[in-house]
Amino acid sequence: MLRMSTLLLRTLRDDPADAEVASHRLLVRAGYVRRIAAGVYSWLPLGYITLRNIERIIREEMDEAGFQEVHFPSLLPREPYESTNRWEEYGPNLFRLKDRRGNDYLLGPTHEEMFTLMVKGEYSSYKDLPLSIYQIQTKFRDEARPRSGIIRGREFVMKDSYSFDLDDAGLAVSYEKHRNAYIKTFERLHMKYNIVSAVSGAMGGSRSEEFLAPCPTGEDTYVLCEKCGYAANVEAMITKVDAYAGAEPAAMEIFDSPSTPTIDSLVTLLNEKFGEGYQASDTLKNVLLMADGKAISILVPGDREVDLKRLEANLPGVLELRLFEDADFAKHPGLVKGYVGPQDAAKFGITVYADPRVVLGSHWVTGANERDKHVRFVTHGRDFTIEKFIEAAEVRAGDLCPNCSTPVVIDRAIEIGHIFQLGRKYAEALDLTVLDKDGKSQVVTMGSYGIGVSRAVAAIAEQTYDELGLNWPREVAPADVHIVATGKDDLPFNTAEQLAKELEAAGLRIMLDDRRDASPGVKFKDAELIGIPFIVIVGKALADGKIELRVRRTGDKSEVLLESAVAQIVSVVTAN
RNA sequence: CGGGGCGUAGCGUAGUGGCUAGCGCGCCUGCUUUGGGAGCAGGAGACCGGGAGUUCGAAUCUCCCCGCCCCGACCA
Repeated sequence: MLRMSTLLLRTLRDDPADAEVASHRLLVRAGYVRRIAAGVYSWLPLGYITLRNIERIIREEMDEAGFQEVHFPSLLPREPYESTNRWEEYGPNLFRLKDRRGNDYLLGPTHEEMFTLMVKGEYSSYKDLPLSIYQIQTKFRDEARPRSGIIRGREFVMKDSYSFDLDDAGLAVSYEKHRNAYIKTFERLHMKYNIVSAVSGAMGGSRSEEFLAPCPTGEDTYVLCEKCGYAANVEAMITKVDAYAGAEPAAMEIFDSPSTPTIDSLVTLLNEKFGEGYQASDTLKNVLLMADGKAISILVPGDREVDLKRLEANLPGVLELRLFEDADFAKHPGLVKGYVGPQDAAKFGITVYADPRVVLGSHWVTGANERDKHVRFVTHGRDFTIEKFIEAAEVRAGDLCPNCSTPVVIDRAIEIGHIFQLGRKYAEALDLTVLDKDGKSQVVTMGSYGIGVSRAVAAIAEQTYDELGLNWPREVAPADVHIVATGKDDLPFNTAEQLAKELEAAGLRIMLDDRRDASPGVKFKDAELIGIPFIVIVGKALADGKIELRVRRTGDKSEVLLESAVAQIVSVVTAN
């Protein structure tokens, strides 16, 4: 039983000055966490109970799915991370340190290497697979900008699992099992979430999905179709296009277009010159970039920008991507800044990619590769060709859902889980192989699955808080029932004490406000701020032999006869 | 890492060159009070983020450093 009279807790009446987002503000005010450094937090009793409740739910669901829990140190030697090249690759986000002998160590930002090595150390036969193992562990990442309290910390608790399979079909099964376990877990946590397609990117692998908890303070933006439920990371959004249905375009026609380096100025000129209701989307923008030292051009309709993150996610294997600079133009004398067109790209040695909207057979107004000249009726397939289509144009609210053509919305969310098919990258780097049926050595294929545990505390707070304070789902809350005793004599306190014992015996977790020196107002405010889902008040109504039961979430209040209180409370609470 | 803001007691804050750094919450003592953050009286708690400088005199001005928050870049 938790007792307010002795609990290490001091609620704050004012919002802390350094907390902006609601979850951070309330978790500090309600005495759950305290900031120690940027992105580093201590957990007070209430907070730690809540965190452990979430851990327990996750653990139960992982065990239920047949995954085995293991545990690795946070303090790790350099070598394993050397063989996968991540000692370097992880860059400044890695906390590095030295022991007294000067040997390099790191604080684990993620544990792919250790999991892989653990399996390598024990297993060597296909008969041992499939295997899924997980841990709940503190991770360390020296983020450039920790933010939003415990939503993005530099030290945080994460559940990470890895699956090990002989082949892709097995990986698909393990992936699906994790996906289902995650669905069950987040349902139990009472979270609202969307499963969103993501781009697996440089990590390789074929499938990747994120569990995103919609929330205005979230730092991820994603695309959602409210009609069919299609959800995708902005990077993974698929552009819906129709085949070109117009007439065969006229031959290319070059025209003078002095001082029209921008799309706007070009559209104005087009309408003056040809009067045909030209729009920015009729022009073709040629965005020039350097990809690992190679010049590439991305063709997008003139009303769209190139989204560099999206481009990068869809250009696997490219390490350095940047926009053309003046020096790059100098190296490609055929290219005239502001007047570039794809017609001569092959001649200039430029690889051309195009947004899917630049469909085969469509015609465009674009640069003539001559100063002050543009050209119209430039037709894809006839006048230029591309290397391939690429999803690189910015995504906007109102773009069409690839499944059902409904305009999509763009929403914000907190990433609470991520599952993806890792493939063989780590198994290859660390030489994790097993012998198959035929006695041949096979590289194992892996999946990687994460849940942000400490982040979930904040995400749940964000999705449930109200103007009175925190407002937890029952399983997550630090207790089921918060009993408040008010009054000046012993009767309500003794009654509350007795009630607390009986409810506890009935299996409920109880917080008892047994403070004699606090006024009723203070106790009510504290109870609401702390956010335990049921509040029982033992006070004034005792005169009629009753207690009051309140439901924090709905604000419902009802009076219950003391004799039947235990049964009533248990039934209301467990029905929830 | 770029841009912006802030650093005064546990928390929230006032104080822009001049008395002993002020107030509210919280904390301690006593009395009163007990259904919506009670009242009165008394009290403890601050090297004003750190260092250097300017000045007769610095929380206040200057320089350097550190820390924190927000926007952006970044984020297996």
